[in-house]
Amino acid sequence: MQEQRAVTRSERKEATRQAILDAALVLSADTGLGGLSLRSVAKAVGIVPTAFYRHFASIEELGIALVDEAFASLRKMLRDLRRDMDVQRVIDDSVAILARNVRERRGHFMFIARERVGGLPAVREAIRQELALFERELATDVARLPEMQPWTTEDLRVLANLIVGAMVETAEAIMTAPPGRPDIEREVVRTAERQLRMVVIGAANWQSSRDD
Amino acid sequence: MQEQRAVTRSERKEATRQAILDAALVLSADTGLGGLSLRSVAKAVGIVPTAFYRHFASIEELGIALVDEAFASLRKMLRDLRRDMDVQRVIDDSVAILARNVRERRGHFMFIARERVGGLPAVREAIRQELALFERELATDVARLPEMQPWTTEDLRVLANLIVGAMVETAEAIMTAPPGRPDIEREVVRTAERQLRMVVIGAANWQSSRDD
DNA sequence: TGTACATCAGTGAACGCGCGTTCACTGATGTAC
DNA sequence: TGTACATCAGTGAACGCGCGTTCACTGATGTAC
Repeated sequence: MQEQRAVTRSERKEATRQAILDAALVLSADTGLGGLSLRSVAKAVGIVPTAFYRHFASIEELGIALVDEAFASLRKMLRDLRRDMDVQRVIDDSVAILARNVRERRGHFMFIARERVGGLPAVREAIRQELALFERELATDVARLPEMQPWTTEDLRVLANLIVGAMVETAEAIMTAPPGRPDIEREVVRTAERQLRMVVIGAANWQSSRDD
Repeated sequence: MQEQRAVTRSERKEATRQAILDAALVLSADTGLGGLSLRSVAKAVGIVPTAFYRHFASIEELGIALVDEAFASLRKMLRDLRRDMDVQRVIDDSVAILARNVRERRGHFMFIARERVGGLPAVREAIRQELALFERELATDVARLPEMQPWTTEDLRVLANLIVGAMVETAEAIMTAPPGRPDIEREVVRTAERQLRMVVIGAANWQSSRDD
């Protein structure tokens, strides 16, 4: 019954690294990344505190790795959005996809929402850069729509910023709702849909060549 | 030259309490309220750590006092907004007043923005309640405008939520800009003005009696 | 106004605790021959 | 395939430090008479 377990050393190391990332995501929900101790992470993972240094030089470095991981989730979401792009149902679909992703990747979304404003400076900066990139990608997507042709690049940026802002707010509202209350989440989703409709109606009636 | 200093004990106590609040606002900018130590606050104020307990039972209680103080600032801002309400210039004026208040009360705005998402649960809850109240007040103000008469209460709430969200985003963007860079702040202000205009145009073309 | 006592904001010593970080180490896995 | 050595993920003891909290206290301010 002796089984040949072909688990290499580097595979084990990678597994431990991932366990550290997972534990940090869960534990930082209570305290924020800044309040997270290296020792508590090590304890949750089941390694001795000093072994942490084999994977990250500091909690801050771990935080930046978490930013990368979380934005991989967000990019996946953006791909879903692009694939399902249907001019008629774009709003309802977008909000539904957002809600689904927030539910599935709750930890990642909470991490970004929290550290975006309150995090360690280096982590905060990493998130800002990723969000700015995300916003530009959205602006590029929106720019492809035929009715957006007369818009200036600047106005597209402003619109994308407004939409991303509303989406961040919505994600935060969904996260704030207790997990076991689909009725509250549905209400948040309905609010977000109406808000996006207002914004889209505003955009449709917007003349890019204004006085300012 | 012996001067009669009519400083009562309770006045001295109040002065110390205020010094604690001021120091906490400054110190928490680095670490968040959760990362703030009672001892560092006491040190900054110039009292011994145990004297802290004469004023607050815990850092959390201090945080809730800071929420109260910060929202007193926000309410003052809302009064300014109401006084200057001019249908023509309402957008530019609103954004200008917001920008001025963020500059003058930077500490309070940063505190709220940070603790709203990442703070201690009790502090977070206090902020959510205040923001919800703030939103209802805005909805009431907007409801007074003649062109808003056909709107449902629900749609007014959704609109107020959208506007407050955009304002929170704008305040955060102004705070993020380095204090010595008025050009960046001006750019943020211009973006906010355009976004509010898009939202207002959307609202103007919105029919409250929709299918949903 | 003067005295005797009460109040209480702030003091200072002491405690046990979890923290990040150092260091020399162990022993399983990997590699060169 | 077998052996000898290198690598390196994880160990465990030790350190000095800042933390929140307790406790008995001090002495200026306040109050009752």
